[in-house]
Amino acid sequence: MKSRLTIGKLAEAAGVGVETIRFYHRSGLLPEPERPLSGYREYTDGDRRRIRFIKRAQTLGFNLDDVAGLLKLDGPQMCSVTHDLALEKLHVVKEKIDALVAIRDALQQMVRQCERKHTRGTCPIIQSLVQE
Amino acid sequence: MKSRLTIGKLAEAAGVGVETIRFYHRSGLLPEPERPLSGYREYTDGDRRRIRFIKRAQTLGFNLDDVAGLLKLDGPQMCSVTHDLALEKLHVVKEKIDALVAIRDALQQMVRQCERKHTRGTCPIIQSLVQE
DNA sequence: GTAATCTCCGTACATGGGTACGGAGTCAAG
DNA sequence: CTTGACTCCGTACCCATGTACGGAGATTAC
Repeated sequence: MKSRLTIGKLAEAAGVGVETIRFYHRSGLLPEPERPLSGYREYTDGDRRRIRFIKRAQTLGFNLDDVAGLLKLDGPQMCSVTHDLALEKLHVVKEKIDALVAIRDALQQMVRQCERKHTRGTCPIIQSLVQE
Repeated sequence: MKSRLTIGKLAEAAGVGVETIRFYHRSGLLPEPERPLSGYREYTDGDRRRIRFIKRAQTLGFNLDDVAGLLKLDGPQMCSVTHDLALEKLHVVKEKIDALVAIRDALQQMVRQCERKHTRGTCPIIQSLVQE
């Protein structure tokens, strides 16, 4: 599907605002497309996929700098050249998971404690945050 | 321990910056203390514990608005509110973990693929993020 | 053909969570 | 008593990630 998109159509298709797309151009995350007629930017479905990628990666806790790095991992000669970068990303992801698992366990314990014995004057969750 | 603390001592004891404490005053997270002599604020250990509470809650994914809410809820009947808030955070954290685990696996697979063979083509994680 | 909508551009503003600045007053060590 | 460190205050600024504004020109729908 080689649909030609104006910026508004692209924004709608990708689920972002028009201004966000312009912002991504300014930030170098999305290349400026051709402007054949009238100076209006003309996008392709690849641009839509690129924006979806950015948004997906963002929900995983990558910031836009990270995303720029991930986007450079793509391309034909990724293997030996960017292998180290990929490993580094893997390490970052693992650390994020560890941190989140610790948070999850702490929250889970607090919630369970709260459910078992919430009879006394103060909430166990508050108590656990207050101690030390 | 009735130690009287100046703002600098409190900041050090609580592991934050002086400006952060003033910021918490402005934000209503920490009440203004007495100023008996010379106009300098005089803090107690309770203030230190309150700041530790804020910082600990932040690491669990609560933002300062959440924390303000938590600080107001210290009563038996309010425990359910706290509980619900914690449960909601727990849910968000679990979702983030699931997403990151998927990414970790994809990255791991990509790295292994890179190491096994000098393959070309687009990176699997890009593909997995881009799908749809 | 006219009106509504879209796009262009640069720039300014928004938000969360702080940080930094600067001049004046105060406290504590030597 | 002097010197240096601390505190006061208001205000401005920082970063990341967008959002909004506003006037001029292009396109599309009826």
